[in-house]
Amino acid sequence: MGLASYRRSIVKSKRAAILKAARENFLESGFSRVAMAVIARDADVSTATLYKHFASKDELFAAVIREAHSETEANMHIDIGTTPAHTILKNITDAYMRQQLEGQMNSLLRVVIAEVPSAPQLANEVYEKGILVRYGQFRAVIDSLVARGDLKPHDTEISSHCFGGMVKEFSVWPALFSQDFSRPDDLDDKIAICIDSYLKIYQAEKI
Amino acid sequence: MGLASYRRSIVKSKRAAILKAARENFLESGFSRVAMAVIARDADVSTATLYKHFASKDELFAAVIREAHSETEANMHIDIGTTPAHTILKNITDAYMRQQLEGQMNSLLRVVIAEVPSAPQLANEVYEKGILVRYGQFRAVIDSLVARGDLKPHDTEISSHCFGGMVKEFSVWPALFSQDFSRPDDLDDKIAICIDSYLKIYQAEKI
Amino acid sequence: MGLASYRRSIVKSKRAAILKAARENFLESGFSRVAMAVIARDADVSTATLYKHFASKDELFAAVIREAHSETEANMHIDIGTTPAHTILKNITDAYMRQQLEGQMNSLLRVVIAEVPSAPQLANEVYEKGILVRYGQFRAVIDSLVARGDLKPHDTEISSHCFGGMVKEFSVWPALFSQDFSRPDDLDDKIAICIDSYLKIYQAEKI
Amino acid sequence: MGLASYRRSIVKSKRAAILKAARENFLESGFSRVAMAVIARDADVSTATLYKHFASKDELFAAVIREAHSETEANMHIDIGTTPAHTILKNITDAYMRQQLEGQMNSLLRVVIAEVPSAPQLANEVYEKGILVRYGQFRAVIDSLVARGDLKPHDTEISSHCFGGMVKEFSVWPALFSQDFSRPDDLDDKIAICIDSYLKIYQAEKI
DNA sequence: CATGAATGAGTATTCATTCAT
DNA sequence: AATGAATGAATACTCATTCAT
Repeated sequence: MGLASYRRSIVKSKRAAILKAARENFLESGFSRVAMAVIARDADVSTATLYKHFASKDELFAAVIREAHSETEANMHIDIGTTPAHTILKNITDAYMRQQLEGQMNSLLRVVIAEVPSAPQLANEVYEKGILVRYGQFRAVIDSLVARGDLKPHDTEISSHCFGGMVKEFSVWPALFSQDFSRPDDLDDKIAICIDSYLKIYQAEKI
Repeated sequence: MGLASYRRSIVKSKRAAILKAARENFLESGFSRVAMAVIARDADVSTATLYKHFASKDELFAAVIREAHSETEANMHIDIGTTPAHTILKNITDAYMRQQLEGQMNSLLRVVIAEVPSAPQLANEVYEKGILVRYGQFRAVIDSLVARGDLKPHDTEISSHCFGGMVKEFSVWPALFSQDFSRPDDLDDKIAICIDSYLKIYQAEKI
Repeated sequence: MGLASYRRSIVKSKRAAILKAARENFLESGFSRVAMAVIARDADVSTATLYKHFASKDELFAAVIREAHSETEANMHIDIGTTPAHTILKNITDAYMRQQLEGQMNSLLRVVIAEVPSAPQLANEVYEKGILVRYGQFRAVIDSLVARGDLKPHDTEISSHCFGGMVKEFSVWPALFSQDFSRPDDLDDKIAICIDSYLKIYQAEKI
Repeated sequence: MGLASYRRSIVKSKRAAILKAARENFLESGFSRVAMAVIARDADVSTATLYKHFASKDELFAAVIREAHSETEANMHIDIGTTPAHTILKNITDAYMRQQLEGQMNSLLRVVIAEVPSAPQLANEVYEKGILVRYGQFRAVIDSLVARGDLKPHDTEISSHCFGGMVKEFSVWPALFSQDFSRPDDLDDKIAICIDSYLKIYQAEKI
């Protein structure tokens, strides 16, 4: 039993090493330019072992993407409490920025987009279960603000996307076209303008 | 003389056939999954001829991208005249939509993004000379509207990007994750909301 | 342990088979006219395996040349004892002849010379570490003969080359221009004349 | 008629240009690494014209080699007069050196040797009609010296080769292994030693 | 269970030679 | 007679995947 669990932990750590090596390589070079042998070497396992864990390169890729997304799905259970709308929007946007820019989400998105022709269902999954789900969580927050009377009643499905579109324009879009994109100095200013704009449109009229 | 010009015309048509075949294949399958031999076959030339026209696969790719972009660069010299701001924004956005959705710009962007790790300068070129230039043209229109007094004076550099971000959220962003994305039925409604939002923020106060 | 050593032996034998096939083909047809696929087939391995062993055609070529040269480097540690000068020269020359004519050194030299424009450093290596080193060994023998009083003191650096030049004139030079060159019937007579000539020039005067 | 001869001269000059371009390229890079298209470009003709003049790359190569050799065949009609043997040997050797080192005979030999497997008859021709014929001319001179009583009667067939072997050892042999070989500073000293050695062996005894 | 050697099916690119004009 | 565009066959090299040990 001790032996069995020791073995299981070895297996798990190999799996983790493979995923890490694969992720790093995919992020660096994209899917097709990375050889399985390189991933195996970087993970310090044989190619045969690699194939024991992941039946194909495609599956390994999917696992990398799913793992990356699952890491970031959990952490958005916001209780709006009595925090002012402006602060809430700022906090949510800041959390998102951290994830996109410090985590390698932008690069990951690029890789997923690159593989749309060969792994359409995976890209779809990322979009639906990653991006849209996040929008759903954000929308829930907006709905709460409406309920609290901070914002006018309106189509929050659309307005959340409008807000997201503005924010991504400055933080994600340019990153798709350059591996070296890093947080611009004036990003906070731009974010502030996005938030102000949003509030200007949707803030409830003060009586 | 007749010979020379005859030859030139043949050469031109072959070049065009190659570009067309390459474009179709790249759009369909991405860069690395397309073999030069397939492009040659589709263009009805030998691989050797293909290489006479384009010295490498990379160069062919760059030519495809540049040609696609050059097709769309010319057509945005708008005289705002006395057209109302709302109509102008609608017209510009409609033109953009046609290009992105009917032309295959969205798919092309996907392919360019896919090649960021191996052709960073090309992606950069597309971003700077394609996307940013277009934003510049749009911004010029906005500036005119400000000058005309329709819009409040404001930082149009940022506001044009905010508008673009909102619009792309509904028309470009989802297309990056799916080859089959087609114009949603309610796209016009969403665009209308984007325009209204924009005007709500920046429209000059009526006296 | 058994596995590892088993594998090592397999690998060694494959490597040897590849080198043999490569050598035969290069000797037969020269470097550029031999396809890696042919070598692989002759060695009974796939091209991929071939490339596991030798990273490029150039490296394979270099390995073939180096192996051939290393085979012949060891065997020239002559103790002159009291053997007469004439016999010593005869023995050395005979050994050299065997190597050049029975081994395929002449053909190998041809191939190396052919690749001077594309592998200058390899040709240089063959010249400096193969040919010149051999001359050095020969010269050491000559020096001993001088020390022993059999030969006059003289510039043995040059005289050894003069002797070598004469001998090669009959045994190497014609072989460079014909793949079918084989030991001429009267070679021994010619060699004898070379030796006599050499001794006539440098033999110490009898008192 | 004037037109016809004009045309013929054009044709001739094109032929010459092709031969020149081919020669330069072959000398620089060897046979197989030179593309016919490059030769055509360097000669300022189309590939089709090139093929009008030379039916194949092999034939062009043969023509280059033959032309180079024919250039050097003519000029060795030496009247020994009363010139001393030593001077005669020096003059002949000097002429040979000029040809090998200043002309590009050494490089040409290398290229011919490289093509032995694919053009054996050409290499044979070079050896028999180039090298051996030259030895024959040299031998005739030696025979005259014997007849004049300067040298002992002996097998001049062999002795001429012995002399040639010594001389080539210092001037041709190293050049086969390096494209950059240039006349060594002490070449004249070495040649002098070769001549002295030769005379020491074969000079007639003074009475 | 883990290994790493082995492979077959590709891939981009080149080049001697031909042919329509 | 001259062109230069066109080609088919070849070539070095790669990689996802399998398998004997």
